[in-house]
Amino acid sequence: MGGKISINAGKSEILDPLPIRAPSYCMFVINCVILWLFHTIMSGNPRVRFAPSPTGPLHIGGLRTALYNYLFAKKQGGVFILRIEDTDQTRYVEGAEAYITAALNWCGLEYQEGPDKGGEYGPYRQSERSGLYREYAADLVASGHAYYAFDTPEALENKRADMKAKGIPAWQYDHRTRGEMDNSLTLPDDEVQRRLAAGEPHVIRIKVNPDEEITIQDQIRGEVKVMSKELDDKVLMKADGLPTYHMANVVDDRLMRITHVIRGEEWLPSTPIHVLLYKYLGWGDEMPEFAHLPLILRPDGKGKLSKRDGDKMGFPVFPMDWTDPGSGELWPGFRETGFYPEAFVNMLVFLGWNPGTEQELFTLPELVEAFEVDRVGKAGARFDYEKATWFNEQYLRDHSDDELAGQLSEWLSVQQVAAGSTDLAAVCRLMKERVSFIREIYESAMYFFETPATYDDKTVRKKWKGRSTQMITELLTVFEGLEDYDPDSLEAAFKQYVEKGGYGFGAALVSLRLVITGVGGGPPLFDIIAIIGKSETLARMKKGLGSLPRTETVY
RNA sequence: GGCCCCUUCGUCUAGUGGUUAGGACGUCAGAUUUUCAUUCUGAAAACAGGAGUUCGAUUCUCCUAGGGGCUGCCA
Repeated sequence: MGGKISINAGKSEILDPLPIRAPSYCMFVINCVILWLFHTIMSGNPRVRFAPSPTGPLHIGGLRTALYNYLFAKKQGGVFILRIEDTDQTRYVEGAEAYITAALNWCGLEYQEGPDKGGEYGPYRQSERSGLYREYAADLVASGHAYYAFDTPEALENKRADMKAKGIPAWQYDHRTRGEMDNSLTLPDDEVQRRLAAGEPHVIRIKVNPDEEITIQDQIRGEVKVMSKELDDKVLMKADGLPTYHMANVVDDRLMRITHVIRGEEWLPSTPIHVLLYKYLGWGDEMPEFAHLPLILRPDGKGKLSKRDGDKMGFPVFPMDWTDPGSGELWPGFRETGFYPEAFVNMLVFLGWNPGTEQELFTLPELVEAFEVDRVGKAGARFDYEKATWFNEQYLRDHSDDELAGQLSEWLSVQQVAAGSTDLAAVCRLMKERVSFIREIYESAMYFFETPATYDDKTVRKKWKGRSTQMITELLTVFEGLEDYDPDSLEAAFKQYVEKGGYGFGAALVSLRLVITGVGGGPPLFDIIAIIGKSETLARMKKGLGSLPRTETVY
């Protein structure tokens, strides 16, 4: 690397945070101490990055990767970095980056360095770093580890088709085939120079040395060995001058001093290429540690979870709502479905990791404390929406009635439902053990807010019979004369009436519940009546008598 | 096809060379509850298969099967 510093002065600034310029022995010693301190601090302070591509909304798999990176960094007192990998201009989606940062923010995954926060290793958008990659790619060509290739995409496609026709389905651009292709290895030097000077479209490919056994030390999978002769000469720089993932990733991870690469398992097959790149670039000794996370699978286990799956199976796969800027299509998010970010994160962390104890509910700080990469599993985890719901239920019940009332009030105003003078805290107290989401309080108990418009068919059929009409008629008088509308007084009055009239308590109660709420189940009825109040109660009884069929008195 | 990864109840998982293989979600049953729900109690439910190593394998090794990923000038 010494040679590199003099050649690439610009790069050396980034590469050597504390360049040693020792005019005296004293300065030398001081510098050594500083360097030692620096290394000590660095070795105890990992730097990890979450590096999504802004090609659409982040889905839960990506978010879990971010979460694990975050937890790992925080646990070790390290730095969590957001880097935007926007090197594919054709797939760039407007708003995707904003969505990514908003999603991280919603989940409480704060990063210390990123495109909108800056940091000493910026810029953090790859599209703003393109000059960097070109330099390193040129170095690679100069050192013989990469070469220019002029084969057009069409030519490659034809080649593949040809080979397939000849019974070779797995043709790849590699050490066996590069000699018959249109590149700087096969073309005479002057021809290559002429083409480059003429601006002929070309890519730069890595020249994989076929005689190596590459060993990846993976924190989750252990040792993974791959023979380099199986690898293909991956494109490093595309014809548009931008790097591919492989090139950009390795260069940036090095320049940003990334110590641990924690990413999805889909990257495991290309990790040998990355290892080779580190070596070819002269960074073999500074390679980060790798940890490849298991994938999140579809609930039916058929493949990894993709954005269409949620749609088909009726649950969100995105943290927040996303409207596709092209099609206008709306993709539902966990947030809008009613999930608390805490519950969402808690659910997510357990998809592939566990603390080894029986504790299931964790706050983010608790997760930071408990998280260990060693405890991340190897096998893909199927996403289970029922369990996700259960987590939300737990968090919902953890809130006080007043907190819940505030959330309900907010939701009601968004839905433009007038709560009037309804005691929302009381409603929440009665409903919190019966729902998984705030919205369900309204959805399953609209009767707190409005007079029932319809009456549940099944309940009417099964319970609205015998002396129901007569009973409600008589009860109307009883309730009209009642002054105290608290649950106890109501219940006492009701009991007294029921006993006197010889009604069955349970049956009578269901009939009353039906006219008051329109449904057959719910919280204790007299608590409901106490909340909706006298005039509304009487009105509903009258309406019920008018709307429901008259039942015959049967003995 | 090739390469790589993976495999404990339906699902998420704990676990150890000798365990009644533990927990959670879900399911079912019972109790409590004026209904629904909650809560409580209980039940059913797993080491993919085959060899080998070993006194003994769910645990270690190999093979097979199954699943997944990658195989783009996408990431």
